Amino acid sequence: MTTDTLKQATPENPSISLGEFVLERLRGAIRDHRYQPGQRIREAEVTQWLGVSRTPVREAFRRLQADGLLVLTPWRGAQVVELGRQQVVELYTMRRALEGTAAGSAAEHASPAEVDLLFGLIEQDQAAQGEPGRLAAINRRFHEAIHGAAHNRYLLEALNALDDSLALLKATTFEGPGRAEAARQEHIVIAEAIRRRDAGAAEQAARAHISTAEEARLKLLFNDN
Amino acid sequence: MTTDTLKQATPENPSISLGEFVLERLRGAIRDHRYQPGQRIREAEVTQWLGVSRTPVREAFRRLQADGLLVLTPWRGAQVVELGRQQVVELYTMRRALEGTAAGSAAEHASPAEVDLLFGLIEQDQAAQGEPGRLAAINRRFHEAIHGAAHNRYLLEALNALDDSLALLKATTFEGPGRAEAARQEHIVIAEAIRRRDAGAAEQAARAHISTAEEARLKLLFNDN
DNA sequence: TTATTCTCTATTGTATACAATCCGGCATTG
DNA sequence: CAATGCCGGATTGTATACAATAGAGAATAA
Repeated sequence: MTTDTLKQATPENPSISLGEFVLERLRGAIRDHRYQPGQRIREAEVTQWLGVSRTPVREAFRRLQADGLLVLTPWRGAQVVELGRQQVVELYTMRRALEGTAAGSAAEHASPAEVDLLFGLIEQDQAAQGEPGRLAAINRRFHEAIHGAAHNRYLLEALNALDDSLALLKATTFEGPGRAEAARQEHIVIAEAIRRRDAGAAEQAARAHISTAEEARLKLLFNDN
Repeated sequence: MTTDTLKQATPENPSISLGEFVLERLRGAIRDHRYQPGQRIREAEVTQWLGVSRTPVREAFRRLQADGLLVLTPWRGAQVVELGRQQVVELYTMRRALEGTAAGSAAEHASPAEVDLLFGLIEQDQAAQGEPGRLAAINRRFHEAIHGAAHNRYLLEALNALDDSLALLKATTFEGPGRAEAARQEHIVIAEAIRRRDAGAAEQAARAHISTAEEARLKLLFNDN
C-alpha cells in the first residue's frame, strides 16, 4: 500500500466496489462509536479519510440510511441516528420478535452440527468467566449461530440490521452484576429447546432472554424501571 | 409539464430531492409489475424515462437493493429480484412474525379511534362482496391500520418492506374461492382480540391468518402443498 | 463445422464540475 | 441595544466526463 495508483478498485481489497468499501468502513466506524450518535458526517470528511470521491460516499450514506443508522436531511447531509428511550423500547420489541422467530426456526431447521456449535459456545462461555470482552464476543457468536441455524436469509438480514442499530447504544448489557451468569442459564434453556426440536419452547425462551436483556439495558441507560 | 426548465426540483413535486422521486417511481413500477421479476433495469433507461441524470437513479437503486427489491451485480447493474419457493416461504415466516407482533402491540397500544377504524373496515369489507379490487384495497387498509396501531416505527418500516417484496409475486391471494370470506372471519377474530386488549390472542390470530394466506399463496403459485 | 480468441460496443464505476441551498455573521435601522 | 434583512462561504444535489469491465459477435484456426 505504498503507491496507491488506485485505478478502479478498493484501496485494500482489490475486488469490491468502492461504494461497498466505504459502506463497510462507515458501518464499522459507527459501530465502534468513532462517529457518535447525533454527530454530523460531512461527505468531504469521508472523502479525505478514505481517499475516494464523493460518489461512493453518497451511495454508502443511502445504504446506511436504509439500515436506520443515518438520518439524511435534504441539504443538511448525514447525521448518526440518536436513539431515545421510546426507540430503544421499539427496537427491543423487534428484537424479541425476531430472536424468538429465529430460535423457533432453528429448532425446526438446525443441523446436528449447528446444535453442537451452540453447546460448544456455552462451554466456551463457562470458561471465560470474568472476562467481559470474551464473554461479549462469545455471546455474540451464540446469537449468530442461532440466526444462521434458522436458515432464513431475510430474518438474518433483519437481525443484522437490528444489531447495528443497537450498537448505537453505549453501555453493554454485560456490565450488570450477575448478568453474565443469568444470560448463560438462559442460553442453555434456548439451546436445549432447539436440541429437542421444540420450536414453541425455543421461541418463548428466546423472548424471555431478550426481555431480561431489555430490562438490563434500560436500567443501564435510563436508570429507571 | 411543457417547458421543464427543471432547475433543481422534482419534475412534479417541487420540494423533494430527485433521488427520492426516482425511488418512488421505481418502487411503484416494480409493485405494478411494469418491471417484472428477473428483468434487468438499465440506468440509461430510467434516465430517459424520468428525465434525470444517472446520479439520482443510482441512489434509488441502492435504496431498492437495501429493501430487497433489486439485485445489484458489479458491472452488470440492477435486476428485479426473482422469488423462488424457498424465498416465499421465508418471507411468510417473517410476515407471520411481524404481523403477529404488530397485532399484539396494537392490542396494547391502539387508541379507541384506531380500534373503531378496524371494525369500520370490516364493515366496508362486508359491503364490498364480489368486487376483488375493492376487497384487496380494503384488506390492505385493514392490515395497515393494525401496523399503525402498533405504534412502532421499526416494525412499520419492516412490514412495508415486506409488502413490497411480496408484491413481486403475481397472483393475489383473493383469487381462491371462498378466500375472501375466510379472510374476513379471521380479521374479525384479530380485531376483537385487539379490542379486548388481549395481546396474546391477537398475536395468535394474526399468525393463523398469515398462515392461511401463505397456504393459499403457495397453492396459487406452485400448485402443491 | 466448431471451438477459440480477439476486438469493439454497451454499460457500469468513479471523479469532478456546476447549481442550488442553508447558515453564519455583519450591517442597517428602528 | 435589539431585531431584521442581506450577503458570502460552506455544503449538498445534480449532471456529466472519463475509466474500467463484461459480453456479444466476428475472425481465425483446427
